[in-house]
Amino acid sequence: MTDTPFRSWQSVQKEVLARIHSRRWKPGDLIPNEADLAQEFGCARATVNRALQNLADEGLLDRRRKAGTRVATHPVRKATMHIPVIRQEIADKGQEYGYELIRSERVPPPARISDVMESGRRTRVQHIVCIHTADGRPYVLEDRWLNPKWVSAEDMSIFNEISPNEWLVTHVPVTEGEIKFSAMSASKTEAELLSCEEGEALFVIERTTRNKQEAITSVRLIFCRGYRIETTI
Amino acid sequence: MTDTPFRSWQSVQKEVLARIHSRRWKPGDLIPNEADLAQEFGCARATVNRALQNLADEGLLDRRRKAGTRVATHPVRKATMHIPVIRQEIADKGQEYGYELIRSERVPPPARISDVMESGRRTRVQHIVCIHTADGRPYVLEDRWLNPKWVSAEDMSIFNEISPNEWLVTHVPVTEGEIKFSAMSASKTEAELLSCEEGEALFVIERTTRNKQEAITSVRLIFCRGYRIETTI
DNA sequence: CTGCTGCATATGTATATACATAATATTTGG
DNA sequence: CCAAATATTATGTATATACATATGCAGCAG
Repeated sequence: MTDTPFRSWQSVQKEVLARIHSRRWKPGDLIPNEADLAQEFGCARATVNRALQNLADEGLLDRRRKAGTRVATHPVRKATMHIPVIRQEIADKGQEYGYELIRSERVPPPARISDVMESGRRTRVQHIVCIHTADGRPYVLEDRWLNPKWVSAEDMSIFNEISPNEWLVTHVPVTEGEIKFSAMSASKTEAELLSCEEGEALFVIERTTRNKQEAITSVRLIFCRGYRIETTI
Repeated sequence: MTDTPFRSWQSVQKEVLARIHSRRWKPGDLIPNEADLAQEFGCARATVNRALQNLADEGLLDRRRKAGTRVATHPVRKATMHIPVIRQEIADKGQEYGYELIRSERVPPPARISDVMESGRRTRVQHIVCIHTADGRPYVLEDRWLNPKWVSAEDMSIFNEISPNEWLVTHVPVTEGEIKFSAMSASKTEAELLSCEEGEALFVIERTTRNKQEAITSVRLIFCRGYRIETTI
């Protein structure tokens, strides 16, 4: 029993975590209800609620009304990945960021793109290819399809100077989207642009963003060899 | 102006999101303070606080005491990925899960492992290789190093039946760890075990879990070709 | 024995109030 | 005029209270 009262929801959370880690409360176990814990910890139920709710958000607890709160049986289900803002990621490593526009043209999209854009295959879509470098070395190849409805022809010229990603975040509203992580073998052109061997395994992030169902842009980021993304749990 | 009062923090959050998406509040903009919003929405400040705090957690708002709340300039910074519990992931797709232990032996670890385990290179570590199948086809190759301190010799025999992952989550306390996503080319043995071509690009998840600094296990999951992990934002 | 109904209970949330904390803005002392 | 002390302000959090909502479970009707 703890006789010192817990003054903050963080301290309550810490104590709950300690009990899980010490296996006093094991995966699958039902833990005492909020009211009891509040009494034991000498704080208000709202404080316990805040602590437990937060742990549930992180996937460490499972909570259901009436059924109570249980220690999650599969605690490591979620991981919050920080999607890199490329310029910043490179700057953070103390390297010099560089950007080069390789191609920008309005062309009929491949099926893969017209499907997500929900535009016919005849409607031309802006296709932009550019590369981000770190200390002059290729870092990531950006292959982007952009719905022209969201970017005027005049705006397009800005991509000679700044990357579409940076411009888009501050100029178009995004409501939803998907992100996919995968691996692919470098094609001949990709290998050339990223200065790696053809067929080499590269890490890929694909992202489609929409505004109320309508696709704004779909981008494939092909990273240089050895790139990886990581997080702590 | 809205005359209907907002009754829940979710509805407040929705309204705030709508204002961000409609660009009434643009990235970088300072939004009204909690007290003013509470009055406008006809609810308590605590309700507005809950809504805004939640949006800040998701990375859509930046909040600082005294300075106020701003719309984040780089809104898509975080993505919560659901790390698959393999058996379940396969079952969810309606496929039949299979498991096979390929190797389990206590051997001196390679440098890569003794480093994270912080055990000398002489201390033997349990090395387990196993494969998970979906409808009989190789799905993911699990290559795991396990600190013997956390698993007794008798326990090891259980891995003939169930995968180390499933056993560990319910039997060993985890306090922290890292997850890395990357890509690699299949080696000859990997290609054989996963029935793919040698050199093919495969998606890899590496995970090290610890209990108070001390490494419990370090695992590399090498997925079959074409595998990808995705999430919505 | 089966299926429906309703009660008990645990979490979910809204509210007013009060105070804590961080950080900017202002005033004051040198 | 600059720097240190102080006031102001926005968010952060704790509390008691009240009610909402989901749902497990017991008891009842068929």
